[in-house]
Amino acid sequence: MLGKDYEAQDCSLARALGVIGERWTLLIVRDAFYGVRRFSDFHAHLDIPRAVLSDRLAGLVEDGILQRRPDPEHAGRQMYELTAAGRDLWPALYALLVWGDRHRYRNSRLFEHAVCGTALDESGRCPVCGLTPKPENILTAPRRGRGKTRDDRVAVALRRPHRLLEPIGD
Amino acid sequence: MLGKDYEAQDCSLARALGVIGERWTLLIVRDAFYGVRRFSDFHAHLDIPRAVLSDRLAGLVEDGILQRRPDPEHAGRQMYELTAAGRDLWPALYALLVWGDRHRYRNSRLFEHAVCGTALDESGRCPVCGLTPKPENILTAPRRGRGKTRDDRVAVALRRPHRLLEPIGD
DNA sequence: AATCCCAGTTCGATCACCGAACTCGAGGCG
DNA sequence: CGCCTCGAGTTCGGTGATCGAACTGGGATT
Repeated sequence: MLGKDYEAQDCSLARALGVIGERWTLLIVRDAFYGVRRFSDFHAHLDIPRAVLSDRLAGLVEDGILQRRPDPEHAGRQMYELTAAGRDLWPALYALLVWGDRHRYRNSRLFEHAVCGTALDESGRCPVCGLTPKPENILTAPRRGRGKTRDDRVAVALRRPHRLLEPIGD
Repeated sequence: MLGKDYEAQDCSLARALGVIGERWTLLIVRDAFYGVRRFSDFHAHLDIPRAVLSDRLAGLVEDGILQRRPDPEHAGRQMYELTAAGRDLWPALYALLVWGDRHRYRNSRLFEHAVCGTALDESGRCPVCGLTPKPENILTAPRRGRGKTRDDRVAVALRRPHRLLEPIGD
């Protein structure tokens, strides 16, 4: 990133914000957890200007949150996938999502432990198993009675239950 | 806020980012947890332009994260304090701080359960008691061997252990 | 060869952020 | 009282970020 790095702050929160603190960045990371991997899918699902998306993806790659590599099945296409450091953002992302759900706007999706089907609690733990599942063991499904606010490829794919990090269609 | 509200996203994370997603905002909230209450202290500790600080404080008040009220002991002075909704941001803030500590920059402060003196784990729980203390029961102290990177009033006050939310001196 | 799709880049206009200077009211001091 | 300082902002001109729309270029499809 550039200039966004709160240099004068001797604080790991400030450094984290230097990475994910810019507009759109955390929503891109959210979509990556939902399985979005392609430029056009991020663009369609987020309504973000192309130039900004391009800039953010490059920044996230440079900062080691996403990894960019060519799609082996479609020449010329690129894929962006979360690195281990990127996947470690899940607790922070989930905590913000929970805060928003409680104080702003009921979220349209639920998150449950894929192993037992129990909804996660506010700290991201499965109240039945007592475990805090990793993203790949979390299933997300739309809350019932909240239909079709969007119609892009990603929104449609997410109408049925979906494991985090599992690539979206095609 | 204005324009920053990701309207097209049917997602509580996007709504949360509409509140705390602008530059500086989460650092202001962090300082509020540290006990900062006055305009001049935020300004001195954050190196933020006055106009931006003024704008952010007004936004946080409007969004119900901070409460603004006159200081009864000093006529003309204002105080900004976290509301209940603002205090609920602690888990999200701590999760980001932990991520930054692990992946970017070792944090200069430690956080422990005030009751038993045990350092909190990565999810904000006390590993001895098994509890997740609220901010008012968390003690923060500088990590040893990390001295005086700043000399403003707030940085000096935080050189000794300090309970979250407890107002900073006078 | 013409068309389509994907993954970007380029462009001019608008908006946000910046530091520095200014304002205004409440005390303090001689 | 007149002058000074401090806290809490507002105003201002310049710079950088973000915006939507248009353009580019490579690969597959027809």
